[in-house]
Order: sequence, then C-alpha cells, then structure tokens
Amino acid sequence: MAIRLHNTLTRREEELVTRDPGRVAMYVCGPTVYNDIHIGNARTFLSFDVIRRYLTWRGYDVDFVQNVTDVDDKIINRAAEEGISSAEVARKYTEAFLEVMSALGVTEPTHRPKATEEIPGMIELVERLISAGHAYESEGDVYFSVRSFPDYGKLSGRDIEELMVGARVEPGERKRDPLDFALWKAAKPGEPHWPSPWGEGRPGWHLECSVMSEKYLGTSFDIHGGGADLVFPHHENEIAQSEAASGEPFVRYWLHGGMLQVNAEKMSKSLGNFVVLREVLAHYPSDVFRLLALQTHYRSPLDFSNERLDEAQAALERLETVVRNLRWARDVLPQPAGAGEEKHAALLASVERAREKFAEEMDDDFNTAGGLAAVFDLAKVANVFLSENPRLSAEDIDALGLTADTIVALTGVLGLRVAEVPEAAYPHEVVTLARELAGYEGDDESAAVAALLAARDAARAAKDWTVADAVRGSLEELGLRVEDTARGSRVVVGG
RNA sequence: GGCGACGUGGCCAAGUGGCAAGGCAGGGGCCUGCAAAGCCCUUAUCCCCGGUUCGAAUCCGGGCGUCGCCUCCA
Repeated sequence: MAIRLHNTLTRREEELVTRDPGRVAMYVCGPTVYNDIHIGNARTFLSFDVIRRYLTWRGYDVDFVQNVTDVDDKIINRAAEEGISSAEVARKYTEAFLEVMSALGVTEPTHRPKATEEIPGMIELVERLISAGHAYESEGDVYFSVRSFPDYGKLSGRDIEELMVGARVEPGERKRDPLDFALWKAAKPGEPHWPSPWGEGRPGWHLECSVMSEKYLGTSFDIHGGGADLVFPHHENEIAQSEAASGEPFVRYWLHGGMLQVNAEKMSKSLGNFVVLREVLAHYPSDVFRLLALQTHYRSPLDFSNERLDEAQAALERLETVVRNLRWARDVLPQPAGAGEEKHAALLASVERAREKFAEEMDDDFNTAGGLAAVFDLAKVANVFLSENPRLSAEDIDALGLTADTIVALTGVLGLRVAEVPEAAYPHEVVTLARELAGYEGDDESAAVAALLAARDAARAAKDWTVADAVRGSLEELGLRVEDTARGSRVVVGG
C-alpha cells in the first residue's frame, strides 16, 4: 500500500514516489536562533519528526536535513539588545534549541548545517544566478530578479501583477523591481560579514535553504517541509533561486504544517499569548505536549491552552496505565482454564486490526489522530479483556504481552514513550515514611515502598482502615498513587 | 482588496458519497472497606439555505461566521 501526502504545490494528495527507491530525502526549515523557540515552532518540528519516524518505520531510509539560521537581522537586533555579539546570541540559542528538541524527543537530523558555515556555497550560488541573468549586483547588495523567473508564484498561488499592488521598497534598498528579494546584503557597520565578490556582506535569509538542501540532498529531492507561514515568500523564493540556477525541479513534495493558535488567535508577542516551549516542558512531561500535537492533523490549526494540555495528560495516562496493567498481567501465575480459545483469538485479531488501521491512517497524509484512535481502540479491548478474565492461561498472558508490545511500538512510531514509567523514581522521603509506619530499617527507596505496601496489606487484612489509609494518604502526599488490583497492590509515580 | 483553510456531541478532534472514529469532561451503575485504576450505560437534525444523487457531514451554488498568508515569522 502506498503512502499518500498532501502537496502544497499541487494542492492535492499524491502518492509518494521517491526520487530513489527506498530512500527519502527531506529538508525541514529550522529555527532562526535569536531566542527560545516557542510552541508553534515546536509543533512544526514535532510534526516533521513524526513524519520522518513513520517513513522510517515504513521501511524508508530517510535522509533528514534541518538547518540552523545563525545569521539574520533578528539575531543582530538581539545582540544589540543583550550587548553581546551576534555569534554569541546564535551560539546561546542554538544550544537552547538543541536541548529543548532533545527533551521533546525529536530525532536528530542526519545533517544540521549552520548558515554561517556554508557561506562559500551561498556565494557560489549567487554567482551562478548572476551569470544566468537571474540576479544583479547593486552597490554591494545582490538581488534576485523575480521577473526573470516565469514560474514565480506557483507554490503560493500568487500572481506577480497582484503582488505588485502591495509591494513596497524599504528605504535604503537598491532594487530594480519592488518584488526582487535580497540574495546578499552589503554589511553595515557592526554587523557580521564575510568577504565576497561584491564586497563584505552577509547572505539573505532565503539563500541558505537552497544551498544547503542541494549540498546535502541534491536537486529534486523528495520532501521539503516547514510551517505554513513559510509558503510565501520563503519557499517561493527558494524555488525561484534553485530552479533558476539548476533548471531542474527543486522539490517533489512540499509539506506545510498548520499554525498553532492560542485562544483561536495566532500566537504573538504583541497579543501577550506567546508561549515558549521551555515553559511548557517545565510543567508537563514532553509527551503530553507531543500527544496534544498529535491529536490534531498536522495541516490543521492547533488551538493550544492549558486546559488542552491537562486533557492530553489524562489521555496519555490512559495509555501508560493500560501498558502498566498489561505488564502486570505478565507476572501472574498462568491458570489452566484461562479466558478460553475464542476470547484469546479475538484479542490477537484486535492486535492485528490495530496495526492495520494505524498504518492505513498514517499512510493517508500522516493522520496521527486516526493512528492514535487505532491505539486507543486496542487499549480499550485490552482493558475489557483484563476486566472480564480474572484467570489467564499461559497463551492469554502471551497475547496480552503482544498487546502491550504493540501499543508501545505504535505509540513509539509517533515518538511517544508510554512504557517508560519511572517506577524507580521514588522520592527519598519514602524511607522516612517506611520507618515511621512500617518499621523499615534500611535506606533503599524501592524496599521502603515495598515495606509500606506490605504494612498496608496487613492492616487491610486486619480491617484496620485507619492505618491502611494513613499509608496510602502519606504516599499520595509524596506524589505516589496506590492502586489495588486483583493481583495485589502497587505504587505508581505521579497522578 | 487578493489568495487559502476551516465550521462535526459540553470541550477537542478523525472522517471527502452508503447506518457519525478516538480523547477529555459530566451523569448513572458495577467492582472496591473507602479510593485509585478498569468495565457497563448515557448525550450529534455534522453552521444555515438551496441543488445534484436511490443515498451527502462528505459533491455543487449561495449565505453567515472563524482563522491564516499577502511584511520578519514554524
């Protein structure tokens, strides 16, 4: 079965046919490192992380390139504000970006080129464009001549004549035509600069993506992604630069992620609804944000709020709980009777159906919401099986193990880590508590928790509810939840 | 003004021609000493009006509303 994806260029869903069989070459526009990335950036990067993971799971060898824009007006402005150099600003926020991507569980790209390290290639491309008559030098600046490229506007559905109406020329620019855009900017005093045939200067923003993508992926590579707000002018300009220079199609499939909104409005500093990813990750596990993002299709607008984060957290816990419950069943003593052949076969069929539905949904333009539904369906089936069948045969236990593995694997394709519940991360206070309530004398957190549970079991057996509830209440104060199951009690971190 | 997207239960959200996925929240019940977890039951004239069709949330036309891009933006 083929993967289908929505191509911005054709505005249609198309079957994925890669340039090289079995390989996908993809490029996703990275951040400009002038401050901490916000949750809108994060949503886009998460979307393409999931697309990359899914393509990999489907057997493709994925070459994934994401740039870092480390020279730009915004960085220069920020440097002036902070009183440090542009290079320091870029280094500081590149580091912050890498840290937060890692925390989000975003897979490292195959290549992560930085603009400042690719200047020679950029100069070379500008020279090619000048000699082909697509660009011109003007007092140290170099501009791309938009009218020299007849296809201009094909990605964003714009018409050159209509663009003219709203076009304006900034003071100090030396364009021949208001629509032309800068490939190279002459350096002003105090700005970072590199030597070039046109004097000291720095590259324009659009240039780097054309240069880096061709260097690492070649021409006509498979997928180019980014936020929907990059369609115009950024990606339109990339197409103009690259196709004017090479004469070949730049990209096979253009993918664009929907904007994240806060209170149904675009996030912006002036509206005061600007949320930095670092802030969210300080209060919620990264998978909560990831699940929130996955519940909406990547091309749709995503409305963000704290309430929705809480909802996503509850949903994530449902998945974590079912995996925990299934793992728990694994340790049970097999009963000869078990659930019976029919129920056992039905469970296995559900596992198979979940895998199929997951792939079907994801094949259809990476429908993560549908893929998740397949997983939740399976979780439901598993919970019903556990609640209906107190006695499990060895075969049942195997099937439940397979169910758990499948839930972990499918959510894992989406980058979620539902099996990694930090059972061992008990706070040290449990030792003190165990000494007070259970007569525990050691210094090990896990043993202390075991002692507390044993003490509570004894109290419950003696119908001493005061003591039993004191143990549970004290554990809850430490952030540990006690769950009683048919096969004994246990402690869960969080909740 | 131009280009584009969207409007599905209390909230979020999949679904692009054949009895409306999933998550969260609420209500009732089961299980439990009580709770937690889990299970069962429970809520949709798919924005409005026309049209095409045996049949429309899904296609077409009109209307109303929301959002994005058109300037740096993921």
